[in-house]
Amino acid sequence: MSISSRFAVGVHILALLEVNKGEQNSSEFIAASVNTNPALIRKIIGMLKKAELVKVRPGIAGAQPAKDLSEITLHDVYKAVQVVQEKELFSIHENPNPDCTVGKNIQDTIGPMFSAAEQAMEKALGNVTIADVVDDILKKEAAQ
Amino acid sequence: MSISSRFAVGVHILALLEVNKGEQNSSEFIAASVNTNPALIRKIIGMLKKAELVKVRPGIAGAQPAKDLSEITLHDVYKAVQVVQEKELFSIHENPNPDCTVGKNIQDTIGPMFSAAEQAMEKALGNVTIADVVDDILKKEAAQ
DNA sequence: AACACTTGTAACTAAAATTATTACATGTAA
DNA sequence: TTACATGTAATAATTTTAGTTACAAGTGTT
Repeated sequence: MSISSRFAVGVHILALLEVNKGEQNSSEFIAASVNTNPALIRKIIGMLKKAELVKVRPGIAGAQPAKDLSEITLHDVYKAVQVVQEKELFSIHENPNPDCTVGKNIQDTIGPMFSAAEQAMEKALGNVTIADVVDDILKKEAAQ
Repeated sequence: MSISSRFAVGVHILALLEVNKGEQNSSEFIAASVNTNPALIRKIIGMLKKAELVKVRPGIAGAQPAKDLSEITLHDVYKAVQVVQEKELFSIHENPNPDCTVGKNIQDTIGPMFSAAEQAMEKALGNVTIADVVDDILKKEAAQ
């Protein structure tokens, strides 16, 4: 199965804050760009806020990035929106037979192997920043 | 969310074929080791068969690896059991607003970035073989 | 102070996917 | 033919995601 689009939406939100930085980026405005519900946007922004990636205040319309976008990586967003719990990208079947050599040891054996693959993926996400995303969006826009 | 345990079960099955190679590895026997249903095991073995990783024949009990286990990587199993469609590890929200600069371009921008991370993960899986898994299981077993 | 507007959250619904289970047709061999 | 195994479809149960509604709480203007 796929990783929740909450991650993609989180990236969308941060990119939008930059591209549309002159305006008031209310949850309703952002929801219109993402094409979803304002409540969902507020929920995701709340997660980004907890991870100290954006600044928002109750009652005041709009959100702002909490730091320079070249210092926020896709990995930061990925962690912030908690689409996957730590070391749980791959699920491993529970309760294999403890009376079987394979059943007894399989979890401890493949756990670290799966984690290594997960970390490789996360490392790749760490190589891209929101600034890169914004640059690419603007480049594509200019080419039209 | 997590990637289906079908992947972990696929690895379990292949490891079991080696560790228990003297015996008849019927779907019922394997199911007892994995602790699940024989029908599920047959379904997964069917996928491994289609990927030419195991040999099975209708009516005849037991399955065998189709090649040397040092030549079957976790990546092969991952692809065989189709837990994730090609380039779809990360889902991207559909129908963003085409009248918005970000909405119009976000999919094309983050798609390749997400794919790169996905490929990094798959590459890591390609570095480990079922033979490595079996070695580790036997090492852990001997240490007890 | 009243009003309009916004964020923060909880609760609920709907839709989708995974896993488990049942059933049975098909194939093999004694 | 009998016993047993695989192949596969259909269904149910569980879990998760995404979408929606509702409303309390915060802010600023008039």
